[in-house]
Amino acid sequence: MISTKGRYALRVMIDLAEHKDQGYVPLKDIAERQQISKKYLEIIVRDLVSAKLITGVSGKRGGYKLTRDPDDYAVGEIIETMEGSLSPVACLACEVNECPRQEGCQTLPLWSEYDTMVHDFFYGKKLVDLLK
Amino acid sequence: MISTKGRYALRVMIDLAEHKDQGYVPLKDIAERQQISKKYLEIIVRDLVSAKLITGVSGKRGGYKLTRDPDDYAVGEIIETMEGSLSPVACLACEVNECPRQEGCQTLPLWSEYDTMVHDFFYGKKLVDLLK
DNA sequence: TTATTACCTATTGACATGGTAGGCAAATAG
DNA sequence: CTATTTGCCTACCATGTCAATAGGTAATAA
Repeated sequence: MISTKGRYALRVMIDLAEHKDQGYVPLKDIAERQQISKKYLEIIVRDLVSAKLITGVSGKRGGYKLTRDPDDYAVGEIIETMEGSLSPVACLACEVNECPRQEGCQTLPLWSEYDTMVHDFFYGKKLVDLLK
Repeated sequence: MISTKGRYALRVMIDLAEHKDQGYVPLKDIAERQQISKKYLEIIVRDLVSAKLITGVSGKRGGYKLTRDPDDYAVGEIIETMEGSLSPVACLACEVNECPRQEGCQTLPLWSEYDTMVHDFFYGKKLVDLLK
């Protein structure tokens, strides 16, 4: 299951993409439009900022904006930023599979195939594809 | 992420499929072969039994066995039995989507497409496909 | 009748989820 | 220079899930 963090983050990114002509967009506006608690969104945008997907500026006329063009964001990288990893099983989430059962594991091929499918799906979708 | 319950359940089902000629298979044997705590497996097989995917018989020469042929189980139904739902987001997990934002939700089509893809993947795979 | 096996209830510690609360720091409009 | 706006930071909390463990009772066959 994709948690609220991942889903809200995607909605924030869409909102920023739709208002990218308006300079820095205050979180208050996003929270109101998206009907999400501003306090909770603070946690989410903090992660988006530290992943350099967006930038923030304090003070009057401050807010957030995208660091790239909307067609330059894969949906997968936004979700992975929030959820940690798209992998369906722990043994595929790390770089190296350390599972002692991996040779002869009868379920590993299934998880690998699934992993690839999910990865390709979310990295094939771009932020710009979600704009109306 | 697929939890250990779903993954272990799949391995139990595979184990039962591979030993389906030996009548009822005791959980002790499965636990030893699969290197999983028997106590923990008890929780898992209980769910499999109540979903009627397997049956159990007590006493000497008792154990568990499949209720159908291995080509008659979709991997998806095994996982869904343990995990509850394969749906990526809460609003798609129930029969009726009750989300007030669903009209005009810009992310819903993405989740729907993903949901369908995952569902088709896991229901396309059969238990027999996982046997060596 | 005894060993074997399933089946039942309860408990645990660790962690994740989905938030809330309050205050400090930076920047700018006036 | 000051007031206001806005981001940013730390801490806290209630609830639930995960991954087990523990100890017992009931059924069954040799």
